Amino acid sequence: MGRGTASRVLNDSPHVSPAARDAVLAAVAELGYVPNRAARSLVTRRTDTVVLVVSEPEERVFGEPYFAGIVRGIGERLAEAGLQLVLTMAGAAGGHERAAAYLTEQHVDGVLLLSLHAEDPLPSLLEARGVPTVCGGSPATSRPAYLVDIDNLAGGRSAVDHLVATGRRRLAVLAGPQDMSSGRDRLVGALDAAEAAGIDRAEVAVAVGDYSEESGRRAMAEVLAAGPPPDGVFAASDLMAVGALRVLREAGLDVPTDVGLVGFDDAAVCRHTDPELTSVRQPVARMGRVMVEVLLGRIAGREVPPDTVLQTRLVVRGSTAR
Amino acid sequence: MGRGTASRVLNDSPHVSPAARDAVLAAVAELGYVPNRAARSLVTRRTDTVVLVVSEPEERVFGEPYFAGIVRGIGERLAEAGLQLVLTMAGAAGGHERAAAYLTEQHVDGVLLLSLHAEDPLPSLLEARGVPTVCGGSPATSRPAYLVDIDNLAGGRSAVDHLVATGRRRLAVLAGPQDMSSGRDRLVGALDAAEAAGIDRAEVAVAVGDYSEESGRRAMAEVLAAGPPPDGVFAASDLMAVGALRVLREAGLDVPTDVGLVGFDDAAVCRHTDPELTSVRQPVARMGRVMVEVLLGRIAGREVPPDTVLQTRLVVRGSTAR
DNA sequence: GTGACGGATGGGAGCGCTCCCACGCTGACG
DNA sequence: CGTCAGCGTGGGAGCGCTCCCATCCGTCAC
Repeated sequence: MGRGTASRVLNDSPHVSPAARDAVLAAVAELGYVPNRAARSLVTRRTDTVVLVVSEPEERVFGEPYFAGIVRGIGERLAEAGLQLVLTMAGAAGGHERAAAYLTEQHVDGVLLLSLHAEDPLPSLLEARGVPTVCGGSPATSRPAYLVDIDNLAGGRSAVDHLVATGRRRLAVLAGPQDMSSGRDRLVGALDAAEAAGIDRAEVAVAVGDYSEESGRRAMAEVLAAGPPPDGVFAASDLMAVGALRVLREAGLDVPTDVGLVGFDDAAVCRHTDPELTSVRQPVARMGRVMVEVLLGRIAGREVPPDTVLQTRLVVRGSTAR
Repeated sequence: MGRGTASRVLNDSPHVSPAARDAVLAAVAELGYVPNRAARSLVTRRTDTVVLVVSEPEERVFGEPYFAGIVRGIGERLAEAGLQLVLTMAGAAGGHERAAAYLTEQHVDGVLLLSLHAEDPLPSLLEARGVPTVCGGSPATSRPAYLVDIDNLAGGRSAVDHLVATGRRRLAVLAGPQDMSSGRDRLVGALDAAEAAGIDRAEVAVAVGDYSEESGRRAMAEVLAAGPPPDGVFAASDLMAVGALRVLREAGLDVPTDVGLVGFDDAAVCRHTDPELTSVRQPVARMGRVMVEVLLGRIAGREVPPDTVLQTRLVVRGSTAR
């Protein structure tokens, strides 16, 4: 029995007689044979491996529910396709160089990029190297070639629309990082909605954070220190909203009576706060799946849509009750 | 210039003249040459890649601060050694089979196993295949060949010692999963300490959870439903303590006045609760580093200690104040 | 009975790299 | 001046696999 036949069986290609197939499988079982992936990759030029690069430090990645959702979606879809996921956190110093080196050494079929900040060299570097790449979310200043994102503009709008609809007029926005389109768009959407409701953009108090709970606390404190307390607050992430909730309470303001509070993500934490948190749900798991879908298309050389935008949905809970 | 010389330069082996080295490096820079890792692996039989398998679903891994700490330690130490980390979550259905297949296909130099439950076939399978493996924590029933763990027995003891020292006598333990040694030992340690303080083991209320916040709520509710409320509660994880805190408050019991509460992990969340949470600190990042250290030793064929036990330290905060 | 056809099979070639051997050159020593 | 040691270098061999071509055998039509 030649190597050719064995190879055919293991890659279940046609034109193999049942007898030969059985013989090969029996031999494989008996010898505990496991094909050498390096050798296979060397000739097929594929690795059946996809890497996810998150440009944040480990603490952030593991602390924020947003990432868990995305990774789940990615992992599920990749498993269906029979591919392995390599997770890399390139937040720390030197992480980027190491990631770039790894990625270009031709042992991944494609790359998923998450949480891109401004001036990240990775997308263009990878494109230049010919590694198929799909981004989840984009930096504020540039637009990656293949992008899956949620409609942050509409999400921000829906949050403020709701605050206004429940009678709030003195608004504050605790914005996310302004070097990411998600941070910027949520803010812009919120301001658009305020304006549409007849509120001057300049009258909306804005403080910038980085999506973390700690930054939410800081931003909320900043807003309270700067002027009269708002009666409606939109935080760009649930974690920031949780931080804000604490600061508001410490300042003697009741949520939702004195202040309506809206978060973003619709993470599990929303149901654990008191009151429960109204939030803009983003379909994180689906976003992960779609990213993989687009990437698989690119790897296969198929024509794929360069941009995919997923919609958000407002989930109303106690923190904005009237 | 022959391939041999080029190879020598790229692997910076000695016996290369400076002139040849410069020439090679110049050529590399000019051509944008990147060595093919598959080809290298094929001949060296090394991949410079280590995989971390966490036997939990994604949600858990990303939700629990414990994992973030371990991964940080692992990532740091691995980066120092110039190795890549592949993160695999094998919690979902079929995850184990896929992981096992991947791991045995000879593209990882070693495996780190985390959160092993009883009857996990992975450790013995990998040993049989000759893949160097190091476990972080062990299942309740078996003992992996190479193990890095924290002293859960002493940790559980220190928690109850402290409760007793602050005058609590009616104790409850919200235990972790009993198919893991960490869950079992923390409970046993706690009961040992109770007994040492003259409290009958049988009088300590015990409810079992799985380290999650939700399970902490359930376990606390179970204890409250079963008899008179305790005045001292030891939860096997901080997340469980947070859940318990909520249930205690809803039951009209004040922490720390009516009930003293101790968690385990000393996660960031301890400082975010009200009152702040007394907790048993476990050196998670260091545990990650040590796991890598042992694994690197095994990969290099060095003699390494089969067992390493790291000590815990009680951090006292408001939740046990008197 | 013979020729043509098609599916199954065996094996050569080669993927890109490292390993190692052999060779050439230089410098020191007899 | 010849010889030998030793560093640098070039290139053959081979890692384990897939691809593809040539071959073989069984089948069917004429």
